[in-house]
Amino acid sequence: MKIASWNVNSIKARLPLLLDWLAARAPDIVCLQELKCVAEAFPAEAIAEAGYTAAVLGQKTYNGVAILSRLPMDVTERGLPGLSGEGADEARYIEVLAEAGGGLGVVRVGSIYLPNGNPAPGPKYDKKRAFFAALTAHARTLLAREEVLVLAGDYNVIPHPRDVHDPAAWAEDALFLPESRAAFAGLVNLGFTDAIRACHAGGGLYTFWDYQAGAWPKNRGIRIDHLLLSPRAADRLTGAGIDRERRALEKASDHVPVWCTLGP
DNA sequence: ATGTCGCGACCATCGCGA
Repeated sequence: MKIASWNVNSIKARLPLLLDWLAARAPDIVCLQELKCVAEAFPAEAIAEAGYTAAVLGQKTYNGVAILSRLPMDVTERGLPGLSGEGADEARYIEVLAEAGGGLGVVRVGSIYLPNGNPAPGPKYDKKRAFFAALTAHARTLLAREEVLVLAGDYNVIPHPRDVHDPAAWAEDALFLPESRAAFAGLVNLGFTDAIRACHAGGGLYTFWDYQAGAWPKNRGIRIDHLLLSPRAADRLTGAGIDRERRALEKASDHVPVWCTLGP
């Protein structure tokens, strides 16, 4: 089965490209981020016609996450458990249990839109820090269940210098600060596998290119969209990739889809 | 050197977030 994640930067603006991509790449489960719309306005009918049911946590103008599935699923969380204070009401986490069948059984999937955190330091970075703390605690709880688990989304963290075109240019950015990278590493080190890294070595693997300053034509990208696999999911990992060609299309999102495949 | 997009709002340019 194929599990993907895509920050679409407005579901309404991206619907034609989303439907085109679903038909072309046929993922079984898709984590979406930055819907920028309320649940009532989510284009559930068009997505149903493509063969997917949708679990949606919406928000007006900002944020918004969803999980699309061709398999039966139940929502297990709307919002990140344990998150309180500033930003706790933002739509940044939704989680489901999906029935994969075959040799895979039940799969738990979380769709994550982690706060950007800029400018750092400041209240926005504090929000990123708090989200990481709650996510790490929740992930620890989930790992104890020993399920096939995939936590996928826009983590807004560049894990390593090889994941950015120009590390020096990003040195002061909240996405690449040592504290941000340490928080991401701390989460991964609970026992997760970074699916893209497990399948591909080397640098130049990017998932985001800014709309500004010709970032795409100059290939000034960063890798911030990640699929984190529990040990039982990692045991089944058969492939992973980045649908980079989607960045070249008219009306493209600034992020491209990332995906992994799990065998039976 | 510069270069963007999407949303929503005092409705048509601007502030915000990214």
